Amino acid sequence: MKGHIVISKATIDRLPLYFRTLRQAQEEGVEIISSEELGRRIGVTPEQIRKDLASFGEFGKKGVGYYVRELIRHIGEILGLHRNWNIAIVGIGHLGWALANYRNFASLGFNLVAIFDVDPAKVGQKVNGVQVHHLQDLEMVVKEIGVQIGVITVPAEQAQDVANRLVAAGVRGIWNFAPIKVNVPPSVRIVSEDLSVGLSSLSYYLSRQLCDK
Amino acid sequence: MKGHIVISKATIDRLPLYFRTLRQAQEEGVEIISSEELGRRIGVTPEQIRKDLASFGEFGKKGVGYYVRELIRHIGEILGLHRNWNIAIVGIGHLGWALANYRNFASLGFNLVAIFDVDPAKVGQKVNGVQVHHLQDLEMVVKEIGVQIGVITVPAEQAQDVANRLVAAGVRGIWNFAPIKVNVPPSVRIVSEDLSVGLSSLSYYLSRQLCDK
DNA sequence: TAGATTGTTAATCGATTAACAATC
DNA sequence: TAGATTGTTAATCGATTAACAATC
Repeated sequence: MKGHIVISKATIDRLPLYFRTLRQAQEEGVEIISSEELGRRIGVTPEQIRKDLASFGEFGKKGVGYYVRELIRHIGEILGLHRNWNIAIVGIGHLGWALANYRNFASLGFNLVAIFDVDPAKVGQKVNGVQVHHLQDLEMVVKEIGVQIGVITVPAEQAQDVANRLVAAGVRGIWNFAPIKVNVPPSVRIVSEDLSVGLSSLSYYLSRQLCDK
Repeated sequence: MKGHIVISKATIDRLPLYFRTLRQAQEEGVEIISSEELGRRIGVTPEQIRKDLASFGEFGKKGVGYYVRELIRHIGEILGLHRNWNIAIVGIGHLGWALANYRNFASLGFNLVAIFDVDPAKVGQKVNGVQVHHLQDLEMVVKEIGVQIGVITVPAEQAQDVANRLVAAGVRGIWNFAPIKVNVPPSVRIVSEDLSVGLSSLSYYLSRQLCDK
């Protein structure tokens, strides 16, 4: 384990792919997998996979490959998925609703423990078994339940304010879906998903194809 | 315009951010913006922005900055957003529902023209004013309406089959949300969104923070 | 042992940052 | 003109690819 060497962001972003693909292989009954085969399934070179994994330890067996079960456990621990994070969704519109019902999160070890909104029709209801609280109770509930990660699915105009309140209430990470830059203190991690980026880049490449003809 | 120079993927992925931020600035009444100010709003260095933009042409005025209106038009054309792409969503579960109701897409020039599902309770209904067709009519409808981009929001097991059918029906791009690798012929562009990556990487960094203390 | 596959070092490639001349 | 800011070239940094020794 090379503790204080900085791992590249690109490597970290590939780990969840390894994790997911290994679990799919495991379900198929695969017990040992080579970097070659794993790479084929993901669309990444075997060298890349070996290099990524080697920066955390020696998980494979030379001449054999990787034991799927073991590797899943290792990657899970590297990603901290064994910690069972408590997450809360702020803003239960269409996207918040979709995320609240997304089964994959639970299987990754994330517990949805609270939902917040301002709509009186939604407050007091349950979504996927989880209580919807009024936004004004955010600080209280976050502290009481011990929410570590806040998910922002409110409109862009309210995103910064919600982030400020989440941070003040003590969350340590924010997963932002609002299409705007959200600033947080350096002690808080923020990851933003921007759905328009993927679609726009698709548009870019399709336009080029047309021109090239 | 440097037509045949290959632009880095990183640059393409930043253009939508520039586009969005410029439109926000425009709404605030900003008419001229410097790379310094634009960079501050996005969280990117001014040099980066100038370099990205310069690979497509000379859009700025030395000593002055960029005319917001003009730059928006230029970036929009580079990204092909002026083409008004027809998109179709396959699988109207929670996520498909959220995407079908996402207003930002329309504002980027994407027209949702069809939705597909297998659930008899949904087929025949309208979502956000758009007809839900049965999956078995996919080929017919895609050809008839002229869908260029297919959005896959079905479970992982069905994703590859849906992709095959979309490709056979003539779509030129696929935006995939199923958590699995989907293979398409090289003539078709595919962009995959993997929501578990962002959340898992957040988990990684939060775990590290704990250890570092 | 021979064949296979890892882990690691070196070489290459690509992207970002820094510096500055051009010019509005 | 002087100040400001772009566009571009050169330098640095980081990530990927290639090659191969180690070893199961």
